[in-house]
Amino acid sequence: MGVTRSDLFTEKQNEFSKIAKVFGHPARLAILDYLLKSQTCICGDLVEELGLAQATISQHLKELKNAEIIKGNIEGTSVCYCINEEKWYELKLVFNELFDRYPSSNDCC
Amino acid sequence: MGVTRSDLFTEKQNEFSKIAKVFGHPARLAILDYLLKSQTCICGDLVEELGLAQATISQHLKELKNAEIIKGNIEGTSVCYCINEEKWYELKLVFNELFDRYPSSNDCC
DNA sequence: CCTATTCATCGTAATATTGCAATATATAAT
DNA sequence: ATTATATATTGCAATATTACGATGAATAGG
Repeated sequence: MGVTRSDLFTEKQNEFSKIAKVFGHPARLAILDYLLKSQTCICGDLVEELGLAQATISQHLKELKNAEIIKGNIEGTSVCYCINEEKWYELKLVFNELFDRYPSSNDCC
Repeated sequence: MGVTRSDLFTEKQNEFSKIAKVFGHPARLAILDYLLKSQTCICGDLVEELGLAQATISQHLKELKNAEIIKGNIEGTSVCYCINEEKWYELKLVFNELFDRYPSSNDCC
């Protein structure tokens, strides 16, 4: 009980849901917003910017990195994060693929 | 502890994450896949189709309905679900709006 | 070597999500 | 009215997520 039954669904459904879940937290969106906006790629400024504890930010960054949505680069004692452009374009395609499968117009709703 | 700090984020970030979260479960994607594919709008066939318990399907349908991604129509003893076309197009726009904010090319990653 | 800085990780508490059996509700058919 | 069918809701148990303090690891600068 309580465990997502991944075995019941397609690879695609499982993969897509995993990505969508990463976008499913406002802190991670805030991080992406910041990275999209900032010229330079920002590291720990996110901590003051967002108002969450450093450990929490680090955790969210990790999830974004696991999903390959962002990349991190060590620069001395700090880490420089930025959006993974290739993945970003890929995600755009993947989401469009979903939303372009328009619902068949029907008469019952 | 453990509560998402919605107060720290923008309305937009909170709203978007809420929608993304709905797409963040494979069962809900499977339901959408089925509704997108089926000519008629399907009701409880989802239960046999997906292999989850009826109560579980019902719960996922509720979340999709709360997010206004699908609509339900009572037809006798059964309920006919289908995708909310207007919302669907709106979601397409909202997601594109995000992905069209291309990352500024940078030199550190 | 010592210290400060930056970030990651660990441990843990609070809360949310998932899944299901059991039960409730509502309509249809007899 | 009674029964059958379809869906929703309730009440849990299992698991996942979120947040944070404390601690660890790595580097820069003295």
